Amino acid sequence: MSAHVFIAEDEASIVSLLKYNLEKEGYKVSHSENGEDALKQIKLKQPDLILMDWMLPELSGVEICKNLKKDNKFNDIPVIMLTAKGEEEDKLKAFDTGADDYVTKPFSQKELNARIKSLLRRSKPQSSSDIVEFTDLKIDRITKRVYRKDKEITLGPTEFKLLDFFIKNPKRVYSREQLLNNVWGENIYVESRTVDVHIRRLRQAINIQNTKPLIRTVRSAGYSLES
Amino acid sequence: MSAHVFIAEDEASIVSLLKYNLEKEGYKVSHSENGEDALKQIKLKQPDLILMDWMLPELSGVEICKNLKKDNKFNDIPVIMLTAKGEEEDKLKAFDTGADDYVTKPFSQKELNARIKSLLRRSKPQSSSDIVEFTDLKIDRITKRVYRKDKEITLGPTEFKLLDFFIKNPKRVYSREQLLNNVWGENIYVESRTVDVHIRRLRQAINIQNTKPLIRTVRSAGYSLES
DNA sequence: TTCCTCAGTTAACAAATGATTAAAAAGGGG
DNA sequence: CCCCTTTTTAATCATTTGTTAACTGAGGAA
Repeated sequence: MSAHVFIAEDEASIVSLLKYNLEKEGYKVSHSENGEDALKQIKLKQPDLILMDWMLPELSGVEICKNLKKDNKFNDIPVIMLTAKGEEEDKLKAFDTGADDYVTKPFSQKELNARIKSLLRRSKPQSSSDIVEFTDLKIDRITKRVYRKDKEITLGPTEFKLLDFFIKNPKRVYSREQLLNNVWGENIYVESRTVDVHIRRLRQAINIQNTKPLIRTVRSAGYSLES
Repeated sequence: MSAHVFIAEDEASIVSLLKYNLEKEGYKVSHSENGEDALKQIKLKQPDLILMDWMLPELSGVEICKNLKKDNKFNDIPVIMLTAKGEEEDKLKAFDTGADDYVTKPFSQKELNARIKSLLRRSKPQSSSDIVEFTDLKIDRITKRVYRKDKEITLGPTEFKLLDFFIKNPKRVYSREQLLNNVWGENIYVESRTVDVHIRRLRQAINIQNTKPLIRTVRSAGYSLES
């Protein structure tokens, strides 16, 4: 099953170049040349990855990106920003809007392919199963709900992502570093102590009085989800 | 250590035939003849592979399979569906529920054995090299747990690293110097007596009353891990 | 064999490291 | 601008670590 790449770009020459190359790589490709339409199409088609021009008529790439990242249903579609400007400032702004990667025009097709591959690899396993259970924990990725012993639990977005990550590899110990990379994202810097705080909140939320706590602390190593 | 095969099947004649053959192959075998009980037992015993009848009283094989595949804790136990019907449609349905293989009754024991072997081989390596064993010691680098005779032992970080290092080359004698370099790090200075202290703590943790101690002192040379 | 010496063992403790927690500050969105 | 979530900060708590010093026991010399 090949991945579906969506291109939001108004320069026809670039579109055809990209399309040609991506189809040769075996991806299903569709595109749109104006921002408003792009957003509509993306929500309709739910592609596996988006290549987005920084500047677009009607609705800028930045706007689309922000819009997508706000919506739970689309916020884990990886977005690669394409831009003509190579300035550091824009790069930061791009990441800031939630873009997952950033490529400046003119770009090498080879590099772009590599980045696409890497992002797809990273996001694939997320689509493994929509409902995952581990002992008496159940998490529904579609409705973004979590249950413990069939009772619903409310979690903040970060706690949800954290638990979602833990549940993919229960019992495995992750360092704060690894958690930051996988839950927060590769190019985001926050204090590693922040992880502790979220671990605490997650613990508080999923724990049941007089029961063995589900999250284990491994001193000088990290945390893990235990049964 | 032999693999544990669980049989969920209500026809006694088939069960005894399977049991006889599988035990001859060296597997540990247990079984249940009704669906509800089977599910309970599987969750309890966590076998390495399941042979499951398509139709079962109480809870059908399909249901059990679906149930298991949803739960992270059990979803990589391979399941072989046993069925009387040889129709293609059922075969697809079986795979659809998450079964890993499919055998129609009557089946050749030889073929079944081959399939079991292949599935076990496939599921084993997932957890192999990150778990190291030496005699009755087992150390799991992923979950950061240590076991002696299948009983868990708690170690401090340094003791863990120390044991982890020893187990890479059992029976080899290391000087305090070497231990400091490899466990503590190249450019860290601590008294060499400190090694003794940690050796002691490690010994205390992993030793069993009235048993030959696992760590040998080699006077004026160092220490080694012995069987 | 006895005694002496030296290396290894052990226990106790102080210092350091790492985790938890609460509370304040900083963002972000509606 | 207000509310909610995230992040930072700092105090506190718990565990681990390294050190010291007294103790023990093996092995060699007399």
